[in-house]
Amino acid sequence: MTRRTGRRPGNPGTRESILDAARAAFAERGFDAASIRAIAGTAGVDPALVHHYFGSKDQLFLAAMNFPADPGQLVPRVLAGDRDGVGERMVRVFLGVWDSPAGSAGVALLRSAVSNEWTARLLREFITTQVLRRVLEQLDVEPAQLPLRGSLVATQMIGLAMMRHVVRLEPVASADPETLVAAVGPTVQRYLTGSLSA
Amino acid sequence: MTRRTGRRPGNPGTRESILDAARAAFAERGFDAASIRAIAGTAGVDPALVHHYFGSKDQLFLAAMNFPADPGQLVPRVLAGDRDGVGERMVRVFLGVWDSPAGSAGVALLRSAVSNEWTARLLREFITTQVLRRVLEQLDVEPAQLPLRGSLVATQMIGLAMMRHVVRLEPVASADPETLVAAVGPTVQRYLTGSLSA
DNA sequence: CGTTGAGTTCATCAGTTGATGAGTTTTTCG
DNA sequence: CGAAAAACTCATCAACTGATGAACTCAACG
Repeated sequence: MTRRTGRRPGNPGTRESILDAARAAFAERGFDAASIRAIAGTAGVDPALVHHYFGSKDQLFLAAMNFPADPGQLVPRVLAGDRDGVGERMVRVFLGVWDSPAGSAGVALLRSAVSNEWTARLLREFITTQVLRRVLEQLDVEPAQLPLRGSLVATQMIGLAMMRHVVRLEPVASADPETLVAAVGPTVQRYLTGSLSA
Repeated sequence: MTRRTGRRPGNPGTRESILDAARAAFAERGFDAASIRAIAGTAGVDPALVHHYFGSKDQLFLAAMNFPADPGQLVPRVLAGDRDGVGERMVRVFLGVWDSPAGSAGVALLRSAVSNEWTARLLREFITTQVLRRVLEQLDVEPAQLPLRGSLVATQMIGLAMMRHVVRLEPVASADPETLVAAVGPTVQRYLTGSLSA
């Protein structure tokens, strides 16, 4: 039935090199400031080819974010162990992701979410549905406190990522991961399982 | 000596309305995405007039940021009281500033710092020289730990501001200030004066 | 009045952006 | 080979950006 002639859609890697360049550009400059021309440039490709593959800048961004780190694998590592260590393990896994290649996608998402409403929505939904919900539903905290505890954790984690990878405030920007685990772990632990009132 | 003729430089408020519009625009969209045309539009003014008053977009930004909240007055309010309450007082004062008119300048600075290197430098220097240094030098902590403690505080405070005013993650975005003071205060207290190792 | 100078507007420039559509090259298969 | 389809390029559009400089308006002063 279907026509089966012509050049095979299988790519010699051009598509991937565009995605790499896009991730780097979005991470460095944010969604709005990153230009398709610059992305095509560092990928060694005509700008129109980017549109040919991805249609629009929005779709390119989504494809570039589509996700180098799988929360489904990460969350169990946070939960594996005693309940009192979940805070430290969360910070440790979190820092590991941001220091990995997947981190550039995170920086891109973070940078973009700040001046672009639809990427902010993306970040919000990723945080709530992919990360916080999964962790918190395994910790049998009182359900009414769940959203507050979750978003408090988010304030500390996003603040940490902002200072370490975006604003780059020293010494947090270059600190040894385990130093930060020891310092920030207890904070996350208290937000998750501790008392929140004075 | 000086010529003293012509229309008086005293303004019918046009300059201020431009600054107000600029603060709002920078807060809502960040430095790059905010356009002089849009600012002039909401101020009810010709775009060229903005250049006439402020020269360039950079100078307009600096003028708009120039500063609705004075750290010199705020820091004493954080320090006034017992050493064990400094964390809660810091969060309380911090939230107060962000919920005031001065907060829009803060949001503008924060939004802009993310996709613009020179505004990031501005934010960094403001955090370190105007806020953290002043607070920490009054708390006689061990000098070697001072930078780390300071930047840890910054991660939590900036993360809080990000989630509450930029990403607007609920319920932190709409939470009662005192709820956040009770929840986050102990974190800041520990970063300032507590133990940082496991 | 008439000059002065600040307040204000208009027209316009040069640069960059995302996007489009027609056209060319290259690979694969019958 | 020769047709088909994908990979890729070129020229170009319309929109928007920050910025400039000449011009017009109007209040204050001598």
